[in-house]
Amino acid sequence: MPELPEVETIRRYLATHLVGQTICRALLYTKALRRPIPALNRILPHLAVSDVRRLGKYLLICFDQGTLIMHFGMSGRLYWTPNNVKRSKHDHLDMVLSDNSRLRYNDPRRFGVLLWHVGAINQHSLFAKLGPEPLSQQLSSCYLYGFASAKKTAIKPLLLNQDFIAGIGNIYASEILFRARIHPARLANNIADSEWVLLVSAIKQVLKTAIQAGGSSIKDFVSVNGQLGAFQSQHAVYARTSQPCIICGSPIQALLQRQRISFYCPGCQILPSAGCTGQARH
DNA sequence: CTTTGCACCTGTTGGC
DNA sequence: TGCCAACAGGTGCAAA
Repeated sequence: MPELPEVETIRRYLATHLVGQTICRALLYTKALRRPIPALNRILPHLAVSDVRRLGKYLLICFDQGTLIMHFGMSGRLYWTPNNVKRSKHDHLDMVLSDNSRLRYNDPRRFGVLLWHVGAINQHSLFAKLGPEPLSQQLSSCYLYGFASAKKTAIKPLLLNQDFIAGIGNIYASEILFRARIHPARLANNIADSEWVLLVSAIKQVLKTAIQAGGSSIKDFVSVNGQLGAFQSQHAVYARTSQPCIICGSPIQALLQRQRISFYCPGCQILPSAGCTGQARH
C-alpha cells in the first residue's frame, strides 16, 4: 500500500502524537512477516519515543536505545485503538502506551517488515544501497543522468527501483511520468538531457502535492487516525484506463511491465518508434 | 555485472 | 448465488 507520501503522512501524524510517549507494554502476535520479527515484546517496554523518521518507504520509530524499523509492504498499516478493542485478524504488534491506548501494526499480506536496530541507522544493510530522498537536493537531473543514462531498461520499472530513488511506487511512477510527458516504456539510455530535467521536477512536484493531500487512498490506505488520503482525486492516469486524458482527451491506456501495471496517455507520452530513437538522422 | 521473472501472502473483484 | 482466476500500493533472490 504505502509509497513515500503515505508513509510520510503516517510519520507526520506520529511525530505529533507519539513522540515523548513511553511504551508500557508490547504484545507480539506473530513470529515473522517478510523477515523474522525480533522479540519486541521484551525490547520495547519502558522505552520512550524520541523521534519518528522516514527513509524512502521505511518508517523509523526512534528511541535512545535503538530504532524500530517498519515497512508496510503492500497492505500494512498502523492504527490507534482504545485498550479494550479486541484484536482483529492480521494484527501483529500492539504497543501499549501509558494512557492504555494501543498503537497497532496490521498487515494481511505479510509483506511488511518489523525490525529492531541498535546504533546508527544508516549502517543497517537495508539502507546501504537505498537511493536519495526524492525531495532532497541530492535528487537532481545530474544524479538521474549519472545513475540511469547507461541503463537498458524501461524508465517506469527503473523508477520503482529503490536503489535509484527511495520511495517511489507503482502509483506515483505513472503519475510522475505523465507529468514529465515521458512514455513508461522509454528506455533510460534514450532519454534526453532536457527530459531528465522535466523528470526531476515532476518527481518533486507530484510527491510534494501528494504529501499535502495526505497520500492516495485507492483501496484501503488510511493514516493512523483513520484519515483518508485525498490525492487519488488528482490522479491523472493511475487506474483511469480508457477515461479521457485531462490534457488532451485521449483515452488513458494500461501497459504491463514486469508484472506491474503502468498507466499513460498515448497522446501526451509519445514512444518514439524503432529506428527513431532521437539520434541524428538525415 | 545487468536485467528479468517469480515467489512470497491474503483479500477483493469481476466474469461466467 | 457460487466458483475461480486475476489482480492489488513491494521487494528479494534465482535465473538468464
